[in-house]
Parts: sequence; C-alpha cells; structure tokens
Amino acid sequence: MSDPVRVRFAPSPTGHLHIGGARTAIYNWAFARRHGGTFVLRIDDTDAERSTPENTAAILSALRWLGLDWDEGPEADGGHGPYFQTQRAASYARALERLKTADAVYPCFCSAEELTASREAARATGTFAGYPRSCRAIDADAATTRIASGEPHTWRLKVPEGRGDVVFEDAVRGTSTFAADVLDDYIVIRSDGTPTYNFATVVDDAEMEITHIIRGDDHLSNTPRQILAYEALGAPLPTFAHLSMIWGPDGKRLSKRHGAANVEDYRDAGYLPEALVNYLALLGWSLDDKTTIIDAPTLVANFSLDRVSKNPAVFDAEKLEWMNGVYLRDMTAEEFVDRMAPVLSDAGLLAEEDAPERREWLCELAPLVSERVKRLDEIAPMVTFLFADTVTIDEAARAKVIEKEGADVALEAIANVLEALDDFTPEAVETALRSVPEATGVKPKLVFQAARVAVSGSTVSLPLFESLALLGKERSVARVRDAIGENHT
RNA sequence: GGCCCGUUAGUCUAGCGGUGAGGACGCCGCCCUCUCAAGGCGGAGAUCACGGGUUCGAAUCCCGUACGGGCUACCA
Repeated sequence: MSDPVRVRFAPSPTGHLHIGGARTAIYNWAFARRHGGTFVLRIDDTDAERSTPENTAAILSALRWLGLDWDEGPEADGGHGPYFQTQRAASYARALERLKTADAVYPCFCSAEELTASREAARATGTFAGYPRSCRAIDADAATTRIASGEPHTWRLKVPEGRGDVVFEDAVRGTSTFAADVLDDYIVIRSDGTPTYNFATVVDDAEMEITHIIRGDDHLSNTPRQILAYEALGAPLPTFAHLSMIWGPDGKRLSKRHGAANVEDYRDAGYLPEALVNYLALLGWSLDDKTTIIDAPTLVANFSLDRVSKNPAVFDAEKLEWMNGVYLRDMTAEEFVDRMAPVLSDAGLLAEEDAPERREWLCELAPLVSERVKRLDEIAPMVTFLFADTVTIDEAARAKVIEKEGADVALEAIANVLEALDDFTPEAVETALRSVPEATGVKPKLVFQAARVAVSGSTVSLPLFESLALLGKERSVARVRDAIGENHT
C-alpha cells in the first residue's frame, strides 16, 4: 500500500476565490476524497501588499459554499500548521539553515539594478537570461564579513555542479524535461529575510507532507526550480499534476474583464453550488464519453488525474446556466422551497418568518417555477403577481389582449364562472375556463390570454389554472373584474 | 529573445493504429401545449491546425511549421 494521499489547495488571499482556483480546489478535494486522503487548505499570504484578512475570509466562505471541506487548514488544525505562510517564518529560517550547512545556498549582494541590467543584456543576445552566478564565486569568509557589516543580500539556491536535466513525470502531461543549462540559481530568501514563493511552497509542501501537487499550469515552468529545492532539502518529491488554464471567450485567462470570474459572483447571481461544482469539474475532466450530470459523490467515486485534459478550456457561461437549470428542475418541491424562501424574502414578497405557515402553498408553487427558471434570481419577477395585492397590466399586453374584440365578454364570463366555483383547484378552474369559449363564442386563445393578462399583468406567466388556484378565488375574481373596462380608459 | 505547454464542430469533451469520428451546451425545425418553459423527435455544424514522414492502414506514433498560452521578478 502506498503512502496516504495528502493534497493541498493554497490560494493567495490577494483576491476572492476565482473560478480557476475553484476548479483547482475541486480537483484537489475530489482527489483526496477519492483516495481517502487528506485535503489541506493553506493560505499563501506572503504578498504582504495585496493580501488581506477580508480576502481570506471570502475564500473560506466560498469554499464552504461549494461544499469543499478541508481536513486541515484555517479553523481546522491537523498538526501540520500553522496554515498561513506569514506564520511560518520559523520553518523558512530552519530550512535556510539546513541549506547553508549543506552548502546548497550562497549569499548574493547584487543590486536589483545590476540584475536587471545583466538580464536585459543576456536577453538581447538571445541567450539564457538567468542569473550569471557572479556571487557564487565570492569565498565564504569574504561573504561572512560583508554580511556582518550589514550589507544587503539575498540567498540563492546553488544548482549542484554537474546537475543533469530535470526530468519528472507530470500526472496529467506525462514526462516533462528541462535542460540543465536553463537551471537558474534563483533567490530563495529576499533581502528582507522573507522567502520567495518558490521556496516557501516547497518548504511548506515538504513539511506538510504533501504527496500530490495539483495546481495550475502557470506553475509548470516553476517546477524544475522547486524540484531543486526539494533535493537540496533532502525531501521526497511529490507527484506533480498541472492543470491547464481556464480561458475567457477570447482565449485569454478568465478574468473580471470577461464578466463574473469569482465564485461569489455566481452565488449572488442565483447559481447552485452543486451545479457550479459539476460544471467546473467537467471543465478539464470527464467521466466518460457521455455523462454530464455528475453529483459530488459520483465525482468523488470516479475522479482521476489521468482523465484530466491537457488543453485549456473556455468558460462557457451558457452551459453553466443550462446545467444550473437541470439541478433546479431535479429538485423536489421541498428542496426547491428551501432555496426559494430566502429569495422571496430578499425580494420583499414573503417574510422569512411567514414562510413556514405557507409551506404547503409554496410547495404547490415550486414545481411551476422550478421548471422555467435557470437561476434563482429569476424567481422573484416570475412570482411577484402571486404576492402583490393588485397587479399592473403591462401596456403591450393590454393592447394585444385586453383591448381585443371580445375580451370584455370573455372576462365577464370568466369572472362569473370562477365566482361560482366552490372548489378552487387547478382542475376545477380549468373546467370552468374551458366552458367559456363555447358559452361566449370567444376564441379559446383569447379567453385564456385575457385571463392570464388580467391576473398576472403579462402575456407570459406561470400556467394559468394553477396560478389562479394559487391566487385564490377572491383575488382572482377581483383581478378579472378590474380588467374589464380597462379597454375604455 | 530563451525555455516549457497546448491544438477534435462556435464552446466543453470522447477517442488512446482499422469508428459512418460518439456525447453535451448553443443554434434550426417538428411534436406536445392555456402563454413561457420543460420534455420528445429530427437537423445543420469537424478536410481531427498545417506540412512531411512511419505503417497495409494515422485524429491516434515521429519530425517540422503556424497559431495560442505559460514561465523567464527580491509576485503568487
């Protein structure tokens, strides 16, 4: 049996949870759950300028909303903490000491200006633009003296003499090779003593015993230098798996320029977490050649890195919307009411505390709404007429239906026939309304549309008979009567 | 500039040497129908980026080219 799987998602709190980050988190989570492993959440907040506690909180809440629970991380200690890089200075210092004694690192006194200049020069000649290793030649005693005198310096990782090409097996892309001569003596500790990203991640991943690093494609080129750090530290190498990017429709990295790019944007727009997880899971991974609706348990039972595709995927908002509709429609009335109640409350249609006593009524409404809505935020406009005392008839609808020849006659008959009903069920209402065309000689289409406009204010609404039943006899009849004579105004 | 990665319909994908290149979103049409949806049925849409190989046979293997993306920071 192999070592227990430990994976991590390590967002940088420089913004909220991005769609791309969410997919990375989903894959890590699914992989951990699939293998009975541990999902670690680590906050890579070493960018002091842009990291904020608010962003961290937003990321945690977005992950929770998606249902991606972590076994170790903020608010879930697992013995490998702390889980904020800014609290791990001791680890980095310890790692640096280890590298010093192993002679795997050396101080560099070059100024930022010098480095930029040499880089530009190298780039202009078309050769390797890495650090020329100037300070590597400074002997240890001289270096110690200069450090003691307070001269600013960084620490660079020494690419071992005679190190061959760096070759590793990427779980999604296969063998990756980086030639030895492009390996760079990169900076691991900045002049202010803080670690650079490439070093901090390796130290943390090693200490946290991460076995599989599943992350974005943008880190692929960083992998060889990280591998060098693992080797210098004497730590076992994890398996790497690089995910391709998620693009906007223009083939550029998905960003706010393309519209909603954060998980919470979708939450606020009325998307369900289960639909977003399903959609994102499929953006770069597939179960087989035909399955598209995959719930979380199914994802967990089937997720594997070898079915992750190598090519970038364009985020298709329309498909997500369709999928959200599928989840909405698949809900039971009870489930749908649970999602609908907060929406009604926010829209000021039905107070949260009044919802329980009208639960039965809401459950009757639910199936009518759920099958014609793709997002939760479409609900309120659709059902407002059922909650309001009166309804304002849409101008176009009035002109098109109420002012039609015969509409008044039909409305009169509708009101009478409804009024006569004892049992105001959809079936009874339907039977009653269906008798109107014959009795009045008005075409059925007009009869139904007139009733619809009178009651809902629009030519497009939830199904008529059910709507009337939901509205109740009194209000239904009143609205139909109110509509009569509207064409004389 | 250098290095790395990618390329199957508008989009997401299946495919892993022999298929009529399969599915999904979107689009179009028909059916159902009290409107709108949903649902059912059908359709259009892919010279598998291009050019060379290897092979009896290539979307699948190899090499180039083009295009796109990433990295190349004392950002992550």
